[in-house]
Order: sequence, then C-alpha cells, then structure tokens
Amino acid sequence: MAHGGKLRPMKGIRQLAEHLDISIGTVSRALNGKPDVNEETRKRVLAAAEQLGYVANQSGRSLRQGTTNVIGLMIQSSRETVENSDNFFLTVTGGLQSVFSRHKLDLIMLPCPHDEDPYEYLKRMVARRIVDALIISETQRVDKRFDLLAKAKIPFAALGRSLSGAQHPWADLDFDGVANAAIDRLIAHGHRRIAISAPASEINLGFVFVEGYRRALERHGISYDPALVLRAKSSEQGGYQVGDELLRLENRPTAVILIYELMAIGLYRRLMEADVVPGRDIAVVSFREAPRAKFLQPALTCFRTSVHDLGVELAEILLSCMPAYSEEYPRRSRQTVWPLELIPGESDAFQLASPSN
Amino acid sequence: MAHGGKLRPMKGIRQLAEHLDISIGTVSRALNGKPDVNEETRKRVLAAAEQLGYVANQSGRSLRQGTTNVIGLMIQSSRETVENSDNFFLTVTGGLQSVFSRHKLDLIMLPCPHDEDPYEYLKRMVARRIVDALIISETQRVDKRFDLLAKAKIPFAALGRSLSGAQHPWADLDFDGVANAAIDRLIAHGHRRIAISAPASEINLGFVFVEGYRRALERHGISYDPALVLRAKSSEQGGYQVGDELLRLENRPTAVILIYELMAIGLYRRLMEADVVPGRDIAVVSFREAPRAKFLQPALTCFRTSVHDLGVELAEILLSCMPAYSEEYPRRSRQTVWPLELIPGESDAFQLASPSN
DNA sequence: ACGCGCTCCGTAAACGTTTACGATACTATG
DNA sequence: CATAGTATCGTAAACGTTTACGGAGCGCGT
Repeated sequence: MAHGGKLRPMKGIRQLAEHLDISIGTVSRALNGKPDVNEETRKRVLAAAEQLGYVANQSGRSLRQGTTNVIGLMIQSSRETVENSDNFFLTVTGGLQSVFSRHKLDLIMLPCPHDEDPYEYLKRMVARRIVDALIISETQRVDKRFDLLAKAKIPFAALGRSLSGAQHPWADLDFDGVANAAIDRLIAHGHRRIAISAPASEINLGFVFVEGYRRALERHGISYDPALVLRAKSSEQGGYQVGDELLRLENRPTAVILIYELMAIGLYRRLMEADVVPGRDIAVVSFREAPRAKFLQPALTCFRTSVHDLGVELAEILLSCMPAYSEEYPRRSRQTVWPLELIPGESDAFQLASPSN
Repeated sequence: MAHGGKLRPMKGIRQLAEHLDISIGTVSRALNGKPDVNEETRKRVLAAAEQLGYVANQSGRSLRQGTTNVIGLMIQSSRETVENSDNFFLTVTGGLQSVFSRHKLDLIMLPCPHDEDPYEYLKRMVARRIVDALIISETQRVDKRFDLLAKAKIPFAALGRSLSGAQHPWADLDFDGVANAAIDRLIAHGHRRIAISAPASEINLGFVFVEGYRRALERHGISYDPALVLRAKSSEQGGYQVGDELLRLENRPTAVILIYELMAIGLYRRLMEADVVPGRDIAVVSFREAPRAKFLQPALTCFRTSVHDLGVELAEILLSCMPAYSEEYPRRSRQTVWPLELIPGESDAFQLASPSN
C-alpha cells in the first residue's frame, strides 16, 4: 500500500503520476502520444491507466486546450419533420459518427425543447463551449441561426438549405431534382395537370420542392397553378388530407407528387374510399422512400437514397470547415445536393388516354 | 474605446469584470445569484452580460465545481427498438426535458455508434465526466452497464428493467400487465390457444412480455406452449413474418398478441393474403399504440399510454437519486411500472363459437 | 577536453471559473 | 465614542489538464 490504493477509481492524472513515480507532465505526454517520451515508459503509463481505469477529465482538458472533441447535432424534437420522418435523424447520426469516430470525435445530440426558441437554445449551447462544432437541421426558409453561428466563429454545417445559409456549408436532399424528374416522368405519361404536396411550415425543403416543381412545369410550357399545391403534414394523416383536397378540386388532377412516401398510406386510403384507384385513375409519385410504405398496392413509384451516406457527406463537409481537419478533407464545394434514385413502381405506370386539360 | 471594444464577443469573465470596473469575484457572484452582492451592481452586471453576450464557459465552471448541469440519455442508434419505435425516444426526451429544464439542467443524447460496444461507450462517457447523471435505455436481460454505473457512483436511471438492474432505479412500460390484460380479455371471448410476438434479441422487454403472458395463461389453467411465442422484429415486416408463422402452425391459434401496433400492418396483410380476416377468423390485440396504425380495418384493440409522461416520471426518479435534488423529489419507490390503458377496437370483438382445443 | 545534438523528463504556467476568506465601510447599539 | 454587526467587495487558491521551457544525461565528432 505504498503508493495508495491500487484499485480505487482514479482521481486524476496526479495520482496516476504518483503511482508510477513519474512526473505529471510525462504522464500526460505519454497518454497523448506526444513524441518526446521513452517508448517503455509510455507502455508503463498506458498499462497503469488501463488498469486503474483512468480517463482524462474532459473539463480540465477542454479548459486547457480550448477544444472538447465533441460535435453537436441540434434537433428540434417537436417539429413535424422529426415526428414523421421514421428514423431519419438516427440514420444520419450513424453516417456522421462513422466519419467522426475516425478522429476520436464524439457526436452528441442536442434536442431543443418544445417550449424553447431554437435560436436562444442554440445561442446557449454555443456560448457554453460544450462542442467544437455544430450541425443544425430542419433549416427554415430564413433562419437566424446561420448568422449566429457565423458570428460566433464556430465551425458548422447544416442539414438542409436556407436562404440565410446561401453562403454557408450544407448538405441537402435533392428536392428540386426529384420534383423535376417526377414532372418529366408524369408528363411523358401524358399528364398535364399535376398536384404536389408540401408542408405548411416555414421549413425550407417545402419551398425548394415546390420551386423545382414550378420550374419543371414551366419548362414544359405548363403554367404554375398555386391551387395544385396541397399543404399537409408529412404523415399518413397528411396523405389522407391530401386525398381529401384532391377529390374536392374541380377539374381533378390526374397525378400527384408526394413529399414523403408515408403519406401514400393515407392518400391510398382516402382515394379508395372514393373508388379512385391509384395507378389506374390517378398517378402517384413520391419523394423519399419509407420502408413502412413497402406494402402498398399498387407499389409506389418513389425516390430512394442512402440517408446514412448523406450523413457521411455532411460530416466531411463539417470537418473541412474545422481548421484542425481541413487539410485532411479538401473540398471544391461545401454545398452538396444529395441525389436520389428513381424506384419505378406501378402507381404511375399507365399512359393517360385523353389529355386532361 | 476606453474599456476595449464593446460589441466584440466576450473572452471571459475577466473582460466583463474589467469592462465594469468590478472585481471578477463579484461578477461571478452577481451572475450566480449569490446573496452578498448589492442589488444595483447585480443589475449592472446582468445588463452588461446580456449586452456583451457573455455566458460562462462550461469547462471552467465544471472544472471548478465538479458539476456540468448536463444529463445524458444514452441510446443505441442501431438497435431495432430505435429503428422501429416511431418517435418514442424523442417523445420521452420531451418529457425528460420538461422536468430538467425547471432546474436549468440540459439534456443531451448520447448515441452509441453501431460498431462500438455499448458498455465501452458508456464507460468512456462516464469517465469523461461530461454529464452529471445518466439515463440508459434499451436495457438487456443481463446488462453490465448497471454495475458500471453503480461502481462509478454516478446517479443514473434506466428506461427499462433488467435482471442486473433489480436494485436500481428504473421506469418501464407495463409489459407484463398488458400481456395479462390481453389474455384475460381474449379468454373471456372464448379463446384458449393464443400466440404472442416477442423480439428475438436479448432486450429485456421481450422476456417481461412473454413472462406476463405465461403467468396469465397458467392462472387460467392453460399450459404455456413455447411454440406459440413468435420471434420477430417490431416492424411491419416483423408483423408479416408473424402472420406467416401463424398460418404455418398446426392447430392454428385463434388469437395473437403483438408487442407493437406497427406489426399489425404487416400481419393484416399476410392474413388477408390467406383469406384469414382479422376480427372474424382471428383475434388480434396489440401492445403500444402507434399512430401509424390508426388506419387499419378492423380497428385494432391496443394499449395506449403517454410516453411523454413516462419521461416525466423517469426524470423525477433520476432527480431523486441526485443529492442536489433529492429532497425536492422524495419518493417511496424508484421503480415504476408505467400503466397503459386499453383501447378496445374491432380486431378482437367477436366471441369464439366452438372452443378450439 | 570540449562542444554539439539528441533523447527524455521535470517544473510551472495557463485555461476560466467558483468560492473561502479577509478587508473595508457603514449602521446600529450601548 | 467605542464596539459589534452587517453589507458589500476584492484577493487568491483551487479544479485537472496540457504544454512551453529548460535541464540532465549521453553519445559522438573534433
């Protein structure tokens, strides 16, 4: 018992140093892989640390080197995007971590409470210096958080575009590209009057989606009709509501584009109730594939992508913004439009007999 | 420009003190609401802090007072429970935060990467002292994490029971109670041969569920038949698989209990394919309600609860374990079995004509 | 013998807070 | 007026690390 208890939990690097009869500085250097330390003593130190279960206190380390080795992912637990998007965020998280873990960076999720203003929440998190860099999600059309982060000079990237973030790093699903491809496909099948669903909130993806839709239509010489933009939540209930509005429209559209495949479940139900058969009486194409909707009949034409890989891309964008890693992740562009792949189904696999307008 | 730039981001409490021509100690006391500081100077300090956007550096504060004011919620992003459980964790998070925020405690989520051992991950997080207390979820039947946390003497609570956690704080959904109630109800409707679904993994809820089922059966004098325990994922696909196995069983059960309502979507589909009509040819009762399954026909008999309130309960349990808050949250018991309420549907609303065995 | 470079290690300062302690000025009380 | 008490504030130590700096020991070439 010369050097104190051997198996008690460690108090700090000081105790570890005393236990080894080595100076505290050398211990620190040994643990951190610094060059000027004898290989044999390094082994001794590592062994002792392992045995005594010593791990550096993060507060002390952060205070000294001004870095935490933690990356934050802010999410808003109450937004409908989270509520209805399967395990989208957890899948992205997986992709992020697969990159970060290579650099011993830990990812933590920062869930903004329902009743707190996201801007104020983020401000608090930034000021506390609990993370080295930040990822924000669910970007609004105008989103003050971009200014906040830029002013705070903390590296960040966004999952989703924003008008406010035009100059800043982001990765986003290719909403407008999908709208474009969907329109092309539907028009090739003879459709001219095509409705689209979009969320009612200020979240930017809805705007991007509808904008792509509008441009694609005009490219085909079809004028944009705001009445065909059906606002609804990205859920089954939302899909049901879209069906409702669709049936109520005069000069009913012959096709509809959904922003989330889950909506198709509700949409199909509503249409069936009115004896309107998807894939025969009306064409349905949907944005991002949801495994939950795989059982639908007729099979839905939709767009698929690897959300995990989107996380990887976003992580690399963020690292390219962090001075400590930027040379390891050189990039031409820090703004990525993430592609999706068309999965043809039966829900739009018919040629329209007579033009509808 | 006497006191330096006024609107530059603050470097620390020292600059704030210089700016105010007040000692650094007084500033700290003023900000932290300590008693011995003049009310007028306190106002000045708060105003200046607000104006200059000063917020205490968390590392410095944590280092000094040994506390971080952060609570961690560990989740495993790859487990099927997360994958298939709607927004269960985010809803629990909401409940947790509604309690924690009253005490200026922030909640962060700690997602254990797919390829990392949860035990090692937790060990790292604990050692780093980044959180004051921890909540673990997805408890396994035997779960070493309980020992780890107990030895580390860090306050914790679990979302879910475990054999290893028998003596430790937890809150869990009433799986066995539901199995019990389901059996009672089905037997009252004349059923004797009743199947049940459970996850195949080592996660403890499956064991608890099946155990409740077994005891309920034996209470009614029906012997437990392991062949009627159908292992499957808690997803639509899992439900489809359950349907498959159900149809293959000789002396087919007349009723089935699901562990998650989402499974019913796949189950219904498989049964329909075989012209077996739920609610007429076979009774279906399900554990926790999923909003996604609300469109099913016939409506599913299921059990509902407020997951948000479960989060509140779990937060209060945890706070009762933290010395700084324990007197504010006195408790008789730190183990809560969270009740669910029966929502009768049409899926089991028929009396069995002739006994099946 | 001298100087130089190299390897390895110890010392101490610094990071930004909080807080125990003591100092000061003022008020009340006798 | 003396003293005690109170309100308010400043000083400095402490939290656990990392790291710049310098020093000791050694080998080697001249």
